[in-house]
Amino acid sequence: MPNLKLNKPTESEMAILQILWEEGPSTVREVHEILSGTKESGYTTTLKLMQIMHDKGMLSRNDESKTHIYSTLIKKESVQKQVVGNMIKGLFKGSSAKLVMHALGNHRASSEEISEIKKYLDEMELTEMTKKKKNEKK
Amino acid sequence: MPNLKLNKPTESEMAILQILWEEGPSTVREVHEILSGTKESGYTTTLKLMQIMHDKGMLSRNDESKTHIYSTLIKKESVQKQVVGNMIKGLFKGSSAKLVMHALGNHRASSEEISEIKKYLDEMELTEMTKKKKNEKK
DNA sequence: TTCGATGTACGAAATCTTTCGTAGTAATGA
DNA sequence: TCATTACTACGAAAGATTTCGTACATCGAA
Repeated sequence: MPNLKLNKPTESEMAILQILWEEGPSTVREVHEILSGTKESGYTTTLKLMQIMHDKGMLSRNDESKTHIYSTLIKKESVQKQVVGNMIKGLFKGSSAKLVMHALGNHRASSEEISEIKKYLDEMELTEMTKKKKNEKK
Repeated sequence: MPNLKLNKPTESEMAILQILWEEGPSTVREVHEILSGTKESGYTTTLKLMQIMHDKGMLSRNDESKTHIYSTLIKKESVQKQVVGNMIKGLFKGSSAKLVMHALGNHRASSEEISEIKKYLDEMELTEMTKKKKNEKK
């Protein structure tokens, strides 16, 4: 039976989750193949890892055919949110702006992306203003 | 003698580094006190952790007086860079813009911060344009 | 049908991290 | 001086994570 408590994924588990997010439902072999690109390790290691993740309730699997197909049950968004949140809290003193500028400074974005971000910021400012107006009216 | 290879800090090590970045050079007692705010654990645990970090070359210490004073040897910036980089690569498909919008979406920034970011983006666009011009001239 | 390739299951070793107990030492004050 | 307190040092247990070997099942081709 699946373990109830949903612990933070370990590092190896993260690697596997990322592959499944990217590739969609996959077999152990497929995941292992990709993993091998980055990291030396045996097939049964990947297998065991994915079995453990399944036990923990992180992955579901379809075992109708001999070769099982695994899918992630963890939402990418929730992990993103958690990781980004921790980072802002721990490494950037709670300032998302600090993180943002750090990220942009070290990982140059294309000019399309830059204008997309600016548009996004404009929207944020707008909704901020309307909120203020509403409050003033009260 | 200090260990040469500089491995990625573990989670407990990160907690200690963050305290030292925040507080500056500190004694084990001081670090432990702060740590205790968040997390139950004995004094000697913190001591041992910091001794290990010292062995690994992550921390330096002044042991002129009986009570040693530890300082971090790891640059906050380098860890920020590393962590942000991994995150962009692994969780945001290499797009810093994705991370940026995610961060802003979940951790609202003040309007001062927003305009600071916009200024920053303008500058980025400018340097981007001058670069292009130079290339055209060639 | 037999062999080899490809799977799963799973125990247990190896490794890494965290935690703590105990021993010993210097400083402090009664 | 002697007890108490606050330290460091460090081995070793406890816990967590990762790795792998081995056993066994299934499938398909010779």
